[in-house]
Amino acid sequence: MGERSENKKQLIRDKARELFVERGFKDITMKDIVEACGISRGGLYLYYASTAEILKDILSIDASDTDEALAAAVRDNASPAKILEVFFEEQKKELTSSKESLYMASYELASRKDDSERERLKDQFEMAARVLEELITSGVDSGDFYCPDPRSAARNIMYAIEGMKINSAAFGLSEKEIDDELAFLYTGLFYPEFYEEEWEQ
Amino acid sequence: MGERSENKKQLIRDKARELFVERGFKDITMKDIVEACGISRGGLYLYYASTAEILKDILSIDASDTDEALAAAVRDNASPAKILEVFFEEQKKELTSSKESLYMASYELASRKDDSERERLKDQFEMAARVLEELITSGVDSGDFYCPDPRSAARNIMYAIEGMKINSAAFGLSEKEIDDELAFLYTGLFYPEFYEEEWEQ
Amino acid sequence: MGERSENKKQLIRDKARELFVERGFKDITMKDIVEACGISRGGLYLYYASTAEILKDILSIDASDTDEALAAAVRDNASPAKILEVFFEEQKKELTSSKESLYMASYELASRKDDSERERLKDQFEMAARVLEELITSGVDSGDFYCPDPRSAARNIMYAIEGMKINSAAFGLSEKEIDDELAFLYTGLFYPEFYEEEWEQ
Amino acid sequence: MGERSENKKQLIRDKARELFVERGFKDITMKDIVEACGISRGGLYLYYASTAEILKDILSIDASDTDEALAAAVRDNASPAKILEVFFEEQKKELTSSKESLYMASYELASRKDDSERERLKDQFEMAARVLEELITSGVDSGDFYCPDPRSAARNIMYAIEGMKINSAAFGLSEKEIDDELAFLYTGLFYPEFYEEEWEQ
DNA sequence: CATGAATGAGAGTTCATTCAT
DNA sequence: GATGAATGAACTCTCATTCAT
Repeated sequence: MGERSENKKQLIRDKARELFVERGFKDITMKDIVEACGISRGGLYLYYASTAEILKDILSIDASDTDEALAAAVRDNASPAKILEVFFEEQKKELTSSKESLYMASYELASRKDDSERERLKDQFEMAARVLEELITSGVDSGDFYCPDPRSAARNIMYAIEGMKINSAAFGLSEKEIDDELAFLYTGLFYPEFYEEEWEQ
Repeated sequence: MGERSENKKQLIRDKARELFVERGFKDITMKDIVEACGISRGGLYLYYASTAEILKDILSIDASDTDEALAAAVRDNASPAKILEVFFEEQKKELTSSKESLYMASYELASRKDDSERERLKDQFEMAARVLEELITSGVDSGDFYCPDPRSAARNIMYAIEGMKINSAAFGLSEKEIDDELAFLYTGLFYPEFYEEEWEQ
Repeated sequence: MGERSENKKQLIRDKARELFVERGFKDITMKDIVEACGISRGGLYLYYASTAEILKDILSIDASDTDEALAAAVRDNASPAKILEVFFEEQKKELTSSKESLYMASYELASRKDDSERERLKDQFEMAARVLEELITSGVDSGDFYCPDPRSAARNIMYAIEGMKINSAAFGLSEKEIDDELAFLYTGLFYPEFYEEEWEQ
Repeated sequence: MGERSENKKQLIRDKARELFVERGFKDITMKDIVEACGISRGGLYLYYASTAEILKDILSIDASDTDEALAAAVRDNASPAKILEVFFEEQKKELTSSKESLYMASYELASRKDDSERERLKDQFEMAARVLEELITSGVDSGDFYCPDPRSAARNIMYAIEGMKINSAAFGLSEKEIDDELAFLYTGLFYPEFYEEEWEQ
């Protein structure tokens, strides 16, 4: 498959993404995609055999891209606090652009009884939770963070972000709502000096 | 609409619920429901005009039922801590039975661009968040809870539960995972005596 | 399935038969049949799921009908010679009307690798061959026929008729060709008195 | 058309033959053949415009080959009995290898209303029947055979072989079944000395 | 109220055929 | 000669929806 072919696949993914973002996974038909791309009915089948195949391809390419910023921070030997900052920035980017998000589509894909996408989603969640936990642990070790239970904290953060994503996809969240919650999660990891002050009175 | 009619609608809702739980919203057809109910094709249309109408009816009836336990606790003038306990128990029930949940179906319904379901979902979330916030606030006032920011805490709880629900629906969560996170959320609202001890050294 | 339904199925079989006779099995599409019947696209599927199903139904109904004349002759305790006469008359009828025959269509159906129709055709051939053999044997016993090897004679008759049928279906046989061959087969079963005369000179 | 071209056509015929033998004529597509040959989609059209054209080419080349053994026997001035033996041997070869036969495919091709293949098949049958008739006649003249009606005998043999071929292609015949019938046809052409003996008692 | 036959729109999919390279 | 991407026609099959009974 040559460069031309890859360009065509890219076109298909781009147009299909718009449709998936707009209307989720299950409502999109091969015909919709054909029409969005301005190609022929049979032409689409030269590249993808089903809408599921297209969405999976999009998601797996996205997945490779997503972690890039974080990976860069890690490569730079940034401090845990810095890396966490990057992590939250990435999440905010995703959440605020979630009018363009594939979140619902990907969950619809996963909800199909027989689909391997379930596995992928679970793995992705577990991986992210574990990375976050390690990050917090190393932040605790370095004295940057206060956190008596990194595992629970990490998973709480993941669940909350997951919850925001679905809400964002389903009915929208204002930037303020997103900021407030992310700030709450972020600052929760630092020493609660205010307690000290309060108690010391 | 007579009693007989209402019985028939109930039958339709019951059978349709099973289908929605099993396969989400968008994959279910009027034909599926007709077959599940063992009624005639035309017969279904005497009661419901579309699968969306059926699901909305189910969801709105569920909504009336759901808050019953909580409302009872409030009616009994239970303490905020007690009411919160009931709230978390209800959430756990929902989460552990989520193989039978309409969660995905309801989000699929909401993901349709033109649907009023979006509004309903948002309202429901906001309402729950506000109730929870008030509960926490009153708990802080009564000295039961420690919480410097009830609004953020309430929303964090809501997001995290939302995140667990979607994960649970998409790929399943173990009872332990659910318990751990709910405990984390619940105990986070109580006085962190351990801080005191630590600081006082 | 009521009487109305059966009428509709009959209509479908009648129209489909014309098409199968005309163009064989594999060239006929559900669409062709729909158009020939003047019914709606989806309507046909209420009665038959595939062209193969339609053809099989036609063939099995035909099979019930076909043996009727023969069975009647047997019921009447006719002599073997009489029954054989009926048999050949039936064959001639089939062969001369073979512009309306499903012969090719049925072989096309059977030629599909996975089809149970193969079994049916083989069984039908074997059954007919065995009946014919018994008939000849009983004719020999009764002194009507001369035949040193009823089994081979029976099978030879079957093969020859089979060969005429396929030729008839593929490129047509004149009535004379049919008569000549049937006469050859038929008279071959009687005493060759002429030999006697010849040899005795 | 150069040698290279002829090689390519040969390749196409070889691969297409396998497909036709396996699945008959009508089920084979240009795409199937392209894939079996490992050539390009457009490439096939440089040589053949349709599956019918390919099959006709195969059949006509086969036809030239087929009669070679017989022709050789004739060239050698073999006796009618010898030539007939060769003829039956050839038929047996064809019948026993009929898993690799184009018989069904060729009849499917002929069953298409407008096709000249019908003509070819008829001509081929008539030609063979006439040759066989002449052979028998000359055998009678030479005293090798006994046959009061060479024309009918020849056609009977042809029909029976035709019948075996179609049965063989449709549902298979055992080697014994083939041998028995061929022996029946063959020995039927010789003097029935046994009659003599019987009568002379 | 209830039935289920009937319709027809529309999605999926496959291929013969063409054509620029 | 050869390639294979592209097109578009054709076919299969499914359902939402209607309507006569």
